[in-house]
Amino acid sequence: MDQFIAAVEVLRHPELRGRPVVVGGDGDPSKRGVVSTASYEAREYGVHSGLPLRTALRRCPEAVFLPVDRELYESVSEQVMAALRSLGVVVEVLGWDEAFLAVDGDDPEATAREIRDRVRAATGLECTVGIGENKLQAKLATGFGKPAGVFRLTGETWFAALGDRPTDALWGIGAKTAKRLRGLGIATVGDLAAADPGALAREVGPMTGPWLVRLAQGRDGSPVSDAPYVPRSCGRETTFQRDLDDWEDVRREVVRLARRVAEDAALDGRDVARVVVKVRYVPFTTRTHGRTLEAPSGEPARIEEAALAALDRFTGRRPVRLLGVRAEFAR
DNA sequence: TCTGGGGTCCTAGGACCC
DNA sequence: TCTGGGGTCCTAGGACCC
Repeated sequence: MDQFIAAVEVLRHPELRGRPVVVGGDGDPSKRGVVSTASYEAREYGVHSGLPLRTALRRCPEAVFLPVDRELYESVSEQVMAALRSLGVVVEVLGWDEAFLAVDGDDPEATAREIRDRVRAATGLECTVGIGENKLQAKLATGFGKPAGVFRLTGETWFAALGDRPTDALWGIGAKTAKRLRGLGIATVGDLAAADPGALAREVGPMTGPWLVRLAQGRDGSPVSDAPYVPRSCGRETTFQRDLDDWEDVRREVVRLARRVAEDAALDGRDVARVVVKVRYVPFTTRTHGRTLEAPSGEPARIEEAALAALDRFTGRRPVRLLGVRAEFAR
């Protein structure tokens, strides 16, 4: 989907069409929070996902700032996915606003246009369709097709499109890995595709090294799967508007988070095997400690107990800006 | 005028066992 | 009076993605 969250907001506030719209946090850009999605008009000002809201306000004071409305996006996402499934093909959902479709046929561009028509008819929203011989190629192709377009990548065209791009153009390579690779003399996708998997394995790990090379070659053997998604964990975390310096408050907040996590786990009907507590100290150092339950349990009291035991393993009593509690489910 | 919240997966080191 | 090799599991941290 193109600028999904911002587009959904414009759909219900039509008067905002054509204006810079920034969705993030509780909609107050003077508070701690980041941009979830900026409309294309706002992106002109250098506002993008992940940017602190306060910075976004500075860059684009005339933007309309709106709070995140998860439930709305989830319901529109459902409509989008239903429209995709109406094509009668295998649909693998990837987050709110993306999906892979496994399609056979000799005119993929025509199918892509059909997909765009169905999504627009069902929701009034625009999307981009990337076509590839595998999920990796299709995913990268989508970036080239935005906004509201269709783009096709194949094994033949892969290097013409991506060979000279920096490695972080790839899906799975971020700023850290790109920098690390540059240190090894690997700057572009082409460089990485020609690297020795064994040598890279010694540098970055036995699985990661060879995987990076396959990635750069545009190779991906993973199937498009519509198997129901089974979460491995669920968690809650909060960045406090004001740092917590009293550890009695920290303890109280961990209990609160643990109870919410226990509720979520119960709604999913899952037993919890382990609880991990996350503490982000001021200014931004993050630490985690966990506690494995004696036996998997869905009991809120056991989960809360484990969270407090994990919290006890933190020795630093410095001021805290974020607390999180995550429950890992029994397999 | 800093840096959200929801996740997943991989790595490395240590404990432990035979 | 010096310390192999193979394996598994657990834990914390890092990187990445939407």
